[in-house]
Amino acid sequence: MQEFSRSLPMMLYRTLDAVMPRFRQIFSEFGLTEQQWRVLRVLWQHEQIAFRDLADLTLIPPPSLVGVVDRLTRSGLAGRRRSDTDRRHVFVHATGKGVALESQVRPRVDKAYAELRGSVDTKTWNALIAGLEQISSIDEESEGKSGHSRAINE
Amino acid sequence: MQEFSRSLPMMLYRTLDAVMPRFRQIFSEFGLTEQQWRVLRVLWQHEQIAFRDLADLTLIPPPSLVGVVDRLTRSGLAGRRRSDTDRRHVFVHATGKGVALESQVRPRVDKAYAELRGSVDTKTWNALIAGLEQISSIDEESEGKSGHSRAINE
DNA sequence: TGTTAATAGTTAACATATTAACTAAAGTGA
DNA sequence: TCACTTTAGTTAATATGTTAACTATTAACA
Repeated sequence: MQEFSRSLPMMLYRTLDAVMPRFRQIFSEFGLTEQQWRVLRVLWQHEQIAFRDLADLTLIPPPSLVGVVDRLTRSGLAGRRRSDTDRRHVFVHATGKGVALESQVRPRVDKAYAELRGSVDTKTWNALIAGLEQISSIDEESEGKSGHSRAINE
Repeated sequence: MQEFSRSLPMMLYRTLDAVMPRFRQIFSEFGLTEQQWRVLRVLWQHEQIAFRDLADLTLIPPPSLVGVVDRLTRSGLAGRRRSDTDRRHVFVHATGKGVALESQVRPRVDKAYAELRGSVDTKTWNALIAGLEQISSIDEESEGKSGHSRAINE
């Protein structure tokens, strides 16, 4: 049992369970879900971004992202635009309201993240990030699951 | 952007995205979902286990676990029993069919896990697990979110 | 140029996550 | 013993994850 409990997947899930609640608490104060935050977090740094690239950067699978963007649109925080050159492409962008939200939410989230970061010594933290980096890039090209290798800008 | 992409939560999600598909592939070959596997994985080591303890060990939130156990029951792999001493408690157990499944699935999963484990050097792996261990136990008692501290046996 | 293959986004079907509320059963104390 | 509180499991409402299929559009090519 110990073995299962300490397996990498279970440790990853357990860590997320320990870390995310504090952030979700903040998101909810602004009427945002975790995924909506992730989308906005990316939109704040791109005038507009292709749907697929947005999915890659947020790690939200396309089918789920459709709904997330729909709800952000209903909330007046984001919008869609069809590409003129290739009408298959859809570009997503933040509205004025969506952009304005950054100065309200970011400070809170950044602070919480800093506290989290501060609760662990630098050496352990760096080793952790390095380990995650290494494992997450193992089958970067072998599989084709979600290992997209497309351009990220425009 | 780099910053967000390399944040701890995003790295955790990215790692899970890289690691889990290979296991889900195996689960699906036996008609199991990831969560159903987790439940069975625990049931294989307990004659019976209290619902809440099962939720804790599988990291599946109780409301979700209700459905998972329901579906395992329909599949004839698990079952429920009401406690006689305290009728609020429900004990979950694996059926003969559920128990029999272990010898079919475990080898496949264990092999995949061994390959994953083997793809990273021991030092990096240990540092990774240690880091996850440390962070996941930060607010072990401060919060009361999902930080249950009940007995695990019976 | 008409046909076929590939892409981008979406829809569909089902399972799970998240949070709040709710029910039944014990436990507590006046 | 009765009202109040706590506990265990469940239900409800909404959002998301997962996989497959589907539509529109574009690219490739005989």
